[in-house]
Amino acid sequence: MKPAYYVTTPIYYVNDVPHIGHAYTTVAGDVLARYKRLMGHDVYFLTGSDEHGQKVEKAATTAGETPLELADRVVKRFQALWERLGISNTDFIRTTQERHKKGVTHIFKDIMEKGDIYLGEYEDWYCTPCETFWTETQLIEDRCPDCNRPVEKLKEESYFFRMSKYQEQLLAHIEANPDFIQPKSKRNEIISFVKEGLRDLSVSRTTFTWGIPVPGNEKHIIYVWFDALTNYITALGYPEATADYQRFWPVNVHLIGKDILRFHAVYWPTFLMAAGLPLPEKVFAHGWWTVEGQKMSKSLQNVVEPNLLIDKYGVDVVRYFLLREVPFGLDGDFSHSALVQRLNSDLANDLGNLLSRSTAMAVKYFDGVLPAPGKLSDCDQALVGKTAEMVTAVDRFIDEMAFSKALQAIWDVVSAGNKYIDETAPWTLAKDPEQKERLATVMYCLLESQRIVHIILSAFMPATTVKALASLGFQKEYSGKDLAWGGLQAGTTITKAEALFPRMEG
RNA sequence: GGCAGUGUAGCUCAGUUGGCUAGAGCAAGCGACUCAUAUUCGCUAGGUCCGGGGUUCGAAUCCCUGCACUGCCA
Repeated sequence: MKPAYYVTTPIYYVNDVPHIGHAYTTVAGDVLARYKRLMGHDVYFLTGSDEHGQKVEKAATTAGETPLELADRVVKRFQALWERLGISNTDFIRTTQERHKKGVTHIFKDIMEKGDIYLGEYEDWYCTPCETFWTETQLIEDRCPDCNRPVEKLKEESYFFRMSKYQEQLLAHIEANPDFIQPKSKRNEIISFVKEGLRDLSVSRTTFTWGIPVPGNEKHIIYVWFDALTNYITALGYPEATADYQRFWPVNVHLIGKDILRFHAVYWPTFLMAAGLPLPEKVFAHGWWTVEGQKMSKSLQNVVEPNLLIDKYGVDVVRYFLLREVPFGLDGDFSHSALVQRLNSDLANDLGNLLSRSTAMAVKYFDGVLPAPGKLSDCDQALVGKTAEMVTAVDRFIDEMAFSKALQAIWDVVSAGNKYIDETAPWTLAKDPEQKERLATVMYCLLESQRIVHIILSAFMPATTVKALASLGFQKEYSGKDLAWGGLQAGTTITKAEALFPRMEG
């Protein structure tokens, strides 16, 4: 039986406009999903939308529509973007779907019955204009820290989750599982946060109605994060013990942005503990993108619209840039000049040109019919070896979520290919009929190495792989087994590749 | 204010348990080739490894201190 692999992105809030940050997480998830599928895993790749809450309710009212109408309208923007980005998700969950509401209601009720959700009172300082609650300590000179206006003490009935009860259990789990929260810097932050003490968490609101009601007390709406986080199991069919649920839970990795780490590394695991369910294997918080050196913000109007990037540069260029430019987990800067630099240098000059010069020679020297290799020389063996090492290295880097390093490892082979041509100088061999067999061997090694490169690159740049393999005459369905040397058959038709990535003016 | 972390070539960064002349990619300069998307290949960086002090035969790597920046919490 195939091993199972479950990867998720957060569900995106329908009140947001899709930007580069959403695309980043989702592309990363897609690379994992495609890579694991390639390696023979049975993959469940989940993304979706978070559609409840006060902001959506309000935005809908302003727009003169129902919240669901708004969600229906906006969710299409996300789905259309994922389609364009080549995202291969197996499911798309919306928190307004019945399957989700059913599961949330169930787990809430279950925890309540076990005694870890109780009715209490929420007492805090409320700033009416900002519609925000503040704790005593957050106030600045007894005024709202945001607008500096006076606040009033407000008491509200609320359900609480007994999060404090799980402090030690959570801490023990984090310490026993060094990879549970990544990267390490974020893990440290969570450890110190938990050590400072967990308070019980308010998990219901009465100030709005757009959400899932608390079972048995409908004037309370379940807190949006409790609602949203549960998507990771409701998508699999929870509370039913469906085949998917049994196969895929616990999840291999939740990919998230660093801004929502606490919800995933503290709230969610303790909810699961209370419900008696297994914890995620890994929560990985990636960094933020700045844009041309500045923080992305609506007021600066510098929000990068992924659709425009795709229009301008192409899907695979965008996917490549996002994962290559910055180590996953660190912040990075998006700029057009950096993207064009990557495009010209890595994609056009190195990768694209290598295929183009290689296939051109195969056509020129062998009429496009791949010759069988003869005996391999040391330098051929070196290329074979490098290619094989790369496959091993990529596997390791992918498991570490080190996408950038995985791509660098692949580029080591691309670079080795370019050097190999220089060392073997096929144009010289071609002038001497006696060297025909040597030339055949060189051409074979050169093209075979690239076949493997492009198959492994299918996780990152699926559209490019299709083109590259077509010109290499490798048209069959492929899998991880095809990452082994020797897949290209003599006699295969090689056609000169079009420029995979035309250069652009910077 | 508390805790954690960062500061290495023009830029982005690697530098394991302290040890040969401190590395990579990109950018820049020079040279070579011509199969290729004017692409590729080779050579060239003499950088106070943030400042100061200390430990050591020896520190970018350990300790102390100062400065700058970042994150989490308050």
